[in-house]
Amino acid sequence: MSTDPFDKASGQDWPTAYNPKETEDKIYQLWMKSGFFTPENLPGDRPKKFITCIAPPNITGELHMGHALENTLQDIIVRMKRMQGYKTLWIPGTDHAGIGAQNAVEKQLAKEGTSRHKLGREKFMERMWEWREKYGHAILEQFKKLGLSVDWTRTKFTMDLDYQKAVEKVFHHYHEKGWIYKGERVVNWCVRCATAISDLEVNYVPEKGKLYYIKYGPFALATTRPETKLGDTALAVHPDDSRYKKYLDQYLEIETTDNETPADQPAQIKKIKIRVVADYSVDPNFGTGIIKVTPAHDMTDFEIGQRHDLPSVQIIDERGRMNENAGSRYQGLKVAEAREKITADLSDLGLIEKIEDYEHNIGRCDRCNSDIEPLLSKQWFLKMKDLAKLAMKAIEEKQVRITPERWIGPYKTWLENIRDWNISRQLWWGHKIPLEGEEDILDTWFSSAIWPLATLGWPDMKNKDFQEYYPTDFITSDRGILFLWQVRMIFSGVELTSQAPFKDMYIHATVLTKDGKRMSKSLGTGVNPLELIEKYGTDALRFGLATQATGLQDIRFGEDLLVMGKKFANKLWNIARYTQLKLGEDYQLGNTPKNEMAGKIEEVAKHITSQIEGYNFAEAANHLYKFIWHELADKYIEETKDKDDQETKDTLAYLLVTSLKLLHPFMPFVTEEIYSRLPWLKEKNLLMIEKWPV
RNA sequence: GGACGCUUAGUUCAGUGGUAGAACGUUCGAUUCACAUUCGAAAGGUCGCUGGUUCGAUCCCAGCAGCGUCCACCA
Repeated sequence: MSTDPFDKASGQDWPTAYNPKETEDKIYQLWMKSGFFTPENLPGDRPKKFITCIAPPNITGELHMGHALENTLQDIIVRMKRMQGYKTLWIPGTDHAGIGAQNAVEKQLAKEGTSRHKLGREKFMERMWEWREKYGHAILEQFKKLGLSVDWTRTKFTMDLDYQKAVEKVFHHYHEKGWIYKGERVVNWCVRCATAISDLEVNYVPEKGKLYYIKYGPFALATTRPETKLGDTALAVHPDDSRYKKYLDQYLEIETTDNETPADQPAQIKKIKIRVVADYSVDPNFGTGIIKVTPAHDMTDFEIGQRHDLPSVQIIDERGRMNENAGSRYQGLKVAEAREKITADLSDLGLIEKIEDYEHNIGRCDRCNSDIEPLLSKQWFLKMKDLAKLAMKAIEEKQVRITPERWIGPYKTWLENIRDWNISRQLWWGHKIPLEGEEDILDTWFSSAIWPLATLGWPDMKNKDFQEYYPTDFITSDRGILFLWQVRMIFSGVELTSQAPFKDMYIHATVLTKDGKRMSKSLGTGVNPLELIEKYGTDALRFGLATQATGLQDIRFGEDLLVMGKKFANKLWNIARYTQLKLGEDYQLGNTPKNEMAGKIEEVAKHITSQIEGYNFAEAANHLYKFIWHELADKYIEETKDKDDQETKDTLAYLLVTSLKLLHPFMPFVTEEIYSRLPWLKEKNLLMIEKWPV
């Protein structure tokens, strides 16, 4: 039916517009079927290897722009390396995401009018595994939409049986070294999640509160949390503060509210004795320069307590309510209620000097946004001193190279100020602490920390994969998890295998909204990459992101980029279509041309290669765009339209094929599709394994 | 409080020690010839502010301002 000469020349239907929807899934299936994502299946002798480490997405996750950017960049490098003749391996997988996944299922249960406690542990765990079956692989399916060339035969989950064994091995390793201990410390306690969380999982948000000046014997002191006064075991001042020198190490008698007066009766005075200690952590310029010390409910106060051997009195329980130590008058009240009640009592007793408006930072749970209650709690800790040294050395000796280099500073600063890692969580979903009689779960990052090892068969160091593919060459991620994940992978790798788990670590840009705000589903500022793929095609998304990925500047995401990408894919399609017509049905590929245009594209190829190797994705993408559109299409094709000689044809063919190869890492689908349509290429492979033109 | 990054056309961003570029948008023109997801052309910027170095600064240095991010968390 078609009389289109293009169809005739190419031997197949070749519409005037590129249609990603008809191409992408089909091409991905072709790649899967080829087996070339698995390094052992790659043709030829490949002495050089290139292994990349993925950031496994959470099973709670949905593809977001960060994933799209991160994995696109990684895929660009992997695809180029594969074409350069490297034996390439990139393992996909998912993370069980302890607290995040548990919260997701708990939310679901709440909708059903039940809870994990009502279900019981066993039933709840069944629900967790159901969740993981249903949603766990959904995000990996979405990675296929992105065109990622990952080895699906090696897909890993952080709670696979072998992975669990690896985690246990790590725990025992540290335990035997004496680096793991159980200690009572003030930890960040999420009242809603009912678990301790790490410092890194606390977000501090500014909030308008009050600063209460409370009379304490001979002086007044300022606090934002009058209710914690029930747990005070000392007062503290700066050692050099002359105002309070005469009170140092004295026990002062002060008047306060009697916490045993029944709640329905007016407040009454009680006299207590309290010690004044000198501590350098006190800022003499805050408030009146004297502070109350509540070792059980404040990190700093806990440390002061340790230094001065102060008792700790816990007055708030794990549900965020005042406990028996708070006295019968306040017991059972929520923290906020207790604050109100005690303020009223103090006021009635004339013990409040003044109340000021005060803006300060309140800790919130990163996962559920509830207030954090610092609580004294028994937790497992991992000593960080030696591990931090290893991580420091790895960077200083360039076992791991960080790009851009400006991240070296924050990396070191973090290690210099590191505290022991609280590795226990009061959750049900995750890796159990592998000791007799222990009920707690390990922090999800404890298992993430060994991802590059465990995915390659560690702790079996004789394992073929481990032998051949460890350590990996390259990892890229967002700066947001530099400390949560990257640093921990580095010291884990060095400690457990004597080798850093990757050689190059690239911190990529963060995708922001057009207004420069963080993209977040909960804020409603997120953009769904799948919808963009639906609208513009994967290649357009990938190319659009790549053209903005400078590594220095965050990306303010607008769809303009994708419009450009989509047009470019179509332009390429039509350049190929034109070339096909020009060459005609009977074209036989001649010699590789040696002329100006051939020279030019060879220069382009060199430039692109070095730019990708230096992680200048934007420069590489833009340069390619400019050459293909404005040199090849606008100039060369226009100028040779009336020519019909063999050299012109050979040059066109050469330019097209070389362009397809160079563009393949950025736009894998359209390039592969076009490549498959060129009948004059004999003995061709899939483009994804053709030889890189440098 | 500490650190880092950014500030260039209407918008999103490149870029260079010798008075600036792209994409998208806008305006005008073209159309049986690969592509209207096109082609040609145009308009549009005292390169955040103030000083300094320099023959010369958008680019180097200092200070300031605004925006953003990370770390700390001061009660």
